[in-house]
Amino acid sequence: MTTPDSTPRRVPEKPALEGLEALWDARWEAQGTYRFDATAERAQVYSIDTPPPTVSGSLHVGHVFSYTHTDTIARYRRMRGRAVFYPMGWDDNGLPTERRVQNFYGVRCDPSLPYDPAFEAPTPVAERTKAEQKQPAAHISRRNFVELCHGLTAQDELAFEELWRHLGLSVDWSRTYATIDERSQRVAQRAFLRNLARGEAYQAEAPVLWDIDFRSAVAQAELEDREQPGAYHRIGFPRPDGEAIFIETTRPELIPACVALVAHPDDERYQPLFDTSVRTPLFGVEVPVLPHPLADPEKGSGIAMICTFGDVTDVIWWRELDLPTRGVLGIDGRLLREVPEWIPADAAATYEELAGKTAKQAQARIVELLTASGDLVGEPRPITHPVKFYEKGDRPLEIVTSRQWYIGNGGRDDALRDRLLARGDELAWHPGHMVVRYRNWVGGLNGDWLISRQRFFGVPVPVWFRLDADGLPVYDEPLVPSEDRLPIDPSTDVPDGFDAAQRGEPGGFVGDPDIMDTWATSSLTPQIATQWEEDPDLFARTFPMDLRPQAHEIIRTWLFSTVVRSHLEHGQLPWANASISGWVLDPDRKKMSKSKGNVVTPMALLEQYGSDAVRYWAASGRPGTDTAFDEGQMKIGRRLSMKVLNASRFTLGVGDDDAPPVDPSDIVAPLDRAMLAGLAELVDEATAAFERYDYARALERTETFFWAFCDDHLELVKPRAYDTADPAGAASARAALEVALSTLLRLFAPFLPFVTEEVWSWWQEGSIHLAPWPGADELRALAADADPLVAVVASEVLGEIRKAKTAAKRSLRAEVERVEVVDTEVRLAALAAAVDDVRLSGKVAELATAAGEPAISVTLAPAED
RNA sequence: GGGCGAUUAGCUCAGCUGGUUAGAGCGCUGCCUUCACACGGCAGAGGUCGGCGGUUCGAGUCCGCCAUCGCCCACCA
Repeated sequence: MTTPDSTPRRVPEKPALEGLEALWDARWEAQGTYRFDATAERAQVYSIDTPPPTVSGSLHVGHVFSYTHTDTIARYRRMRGRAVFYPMGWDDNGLPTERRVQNFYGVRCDPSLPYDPAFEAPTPVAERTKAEQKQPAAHISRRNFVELCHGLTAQDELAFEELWRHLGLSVDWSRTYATIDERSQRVAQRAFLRNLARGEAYQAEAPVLWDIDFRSAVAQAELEDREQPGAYHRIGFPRPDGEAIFIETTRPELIPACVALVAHPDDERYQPLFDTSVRTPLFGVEVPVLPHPLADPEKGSGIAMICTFGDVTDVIWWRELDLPTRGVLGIDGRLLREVPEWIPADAAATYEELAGKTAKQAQARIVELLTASGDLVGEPRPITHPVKFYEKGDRPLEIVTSRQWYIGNGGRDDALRDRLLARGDELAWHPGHMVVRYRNWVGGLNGDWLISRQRFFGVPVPVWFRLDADGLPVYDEPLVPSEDRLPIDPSTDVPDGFDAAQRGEPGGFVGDPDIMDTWATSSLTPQIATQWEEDPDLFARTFPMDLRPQAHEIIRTWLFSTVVRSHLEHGQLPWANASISGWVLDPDRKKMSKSKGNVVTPMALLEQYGSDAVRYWAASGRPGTDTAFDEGQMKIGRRLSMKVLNASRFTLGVGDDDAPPVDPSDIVAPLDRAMLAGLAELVDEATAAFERYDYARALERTETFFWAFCDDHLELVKPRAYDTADPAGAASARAALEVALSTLLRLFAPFLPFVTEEVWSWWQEGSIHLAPWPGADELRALAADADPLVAVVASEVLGEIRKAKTAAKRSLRAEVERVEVVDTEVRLAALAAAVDDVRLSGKVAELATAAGEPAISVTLAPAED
């Protein structure tokens, strides 16, 4: 807090914000300011599970917003003396990258093609001629495709790092990872193999939600409902006696997949029919009529057709009523080309009318057929209803039966569900109400976590299957590699005890063709970042981590899946705290998104307003609260940054160059001590706010104090600080100003890292970001029990004097003849302690006081012409 | 259908465990070219704190109901 005599002051004549980002980023990098001290004890470490941003696009203001929140917390903890472990990851694994590479290079992955070692990255589509752009996409092998993915993400990651550095994230850039890099693949495969060994991971042949465009299974967490137009078709199912039962369906094309009709057990209309049978129209397949409580008497005609599978309710009925599987939709979303065996021979021709058609085409055709046969009653009745989509998909999901990998997540195991719910309660959420989203999600799970995907760019499922004498895979006993072989790719690597020539041969083996879902890897970011099983020393010092910062919409995916993996592998939470950021909204309160075409590029904002100013806007958004994108707040942030520069220049420049250096022991004036007493209260408040992860409040309180400090305290002490006739008073003023400046800069440092570092460098050694967080006790010692009321009353009286001058349209330098303050004894006593400062600052000739009903009168001196 | 959050000046938001005339910034109006700051300073106008009840000596602050907005979840016949 003291000024070392050896440090010369270097206060610039005309300080500026321009260029601070590049200057300080380079020095922080050169000096290793944010390097993690890997020798620190666990209790001293603060480790952060940074969200790895998806690299398949560009960063937007929402990223700037939430990453700034985390950075303020990292900087606060660092100043509190913690060794902050703050790595950066890149999420380059998975479908988004595949899509970006497909579009960027105009290529398609064809896993049946052999690897071409001579293949070179094609000219990006955007740089091609019009004629070239019309060429069809080139088909390339899986390995060539994966290489293109790696190359493009590497470029993107450089651009991301540049933005983060410009924004001033105090990340340790020597510790980065990518979710597709070798280390991440090892962690993902190792964790999977351990899940498998413990029976937590398993395969099952079961109905899955299937995206027909991506040709891949989709997990519950990746679903979203979209309102879609549809129509109820009223269709008769004939009973043996010839009378028809009418159902209403939106999916008439699934009639060939019908396995039963279902009604509510209490529904008197249908009770007599239970356990009788009906025949499907057109196809004449006999199906039973069954009771089930899930059937809603209010919906449609109150009796439903169960198909395998039209929707997830069908899956429940199918499972609980033990119905046969009669799937007709293929993985391409078209009706199977072969006539299914359960269709009677005399209906085969009817089925062939539909074979090979998409669901939509088949629906149109079957409606014609039903109309012709008279089974369709009346016109289809249009409705709008929610339909499940893959969140990244364009067409409704279908349900097909296939073999997939799952990890138990409590969706089918109440005991595990309860333990995971307890983990959610164990975690400290900021803000606290976010735990509700976790409880909602875990409580509502209806199946295990489907982790396999039929895609290319991802971590392969690390198993092979033996082929029997007929060349069919033996799924029950997967062949697994030893952990020291990881990572492996079963499509090129060979299981122990086999040789490459046996691949695909009867008695040989075959690799599992699937990759794991992105979340199956990113659910392990704590283990990846802390180098689980790879660097036991680092792991012991950093895991479980202290903080998971993230946005609220991925609580159900990223946060939950990370808790699942850590619970299963380590039997504990992966982190102690979760801080949840809100979204950046348009001024019209909609979530900002690229598709709406309203995204401003972050770099342009940083350059226009300065990084500190943009950070100020971001840090003003309270934890968990959606915040409007507001350039006005950035202007205010810029003004604040400028004020910090100028007020600091004044504070450090008071007095002539020959004036003796000041020392905190010089602080004797009551007003100076009162100011420091108020500052101590601010430090307490800001510290308490940061301890509860409320960075926004810490900023707001500091900012309020700082403006009052500039407007009132600086003005009140300015004359005394320059007063050569009062060396003790001047020294007190200057010493107190310096203490206050040092304190305020450190309180601002987490928010405005560039301008505070710049000012700090004018007269202090080392980085402000490694300086200790201010302590209220030291300030109280310097304040020596001073009453903060002194500063309050002095500011109020000065304010009244200013008001009188403004009202008279006079300059603030105008002379005042007389001021009379009537107030309580207590407040007058406080004023008396600073009366000379008030008189000098207000240019008041005579200041009189009297006890009584509070009032202040100001008499200006006559204006000189 | 269930849940969470929000609703305070024209705009963006504070107001922490209930306590004197409800705050800030932007915008608006006026003034001041003050020796840190014109990327400035000082001041002013502007609000029945979404509505209705309730608890309390006292409610923007606690409770209930309602309304509007946003989000999350839900089995979509």
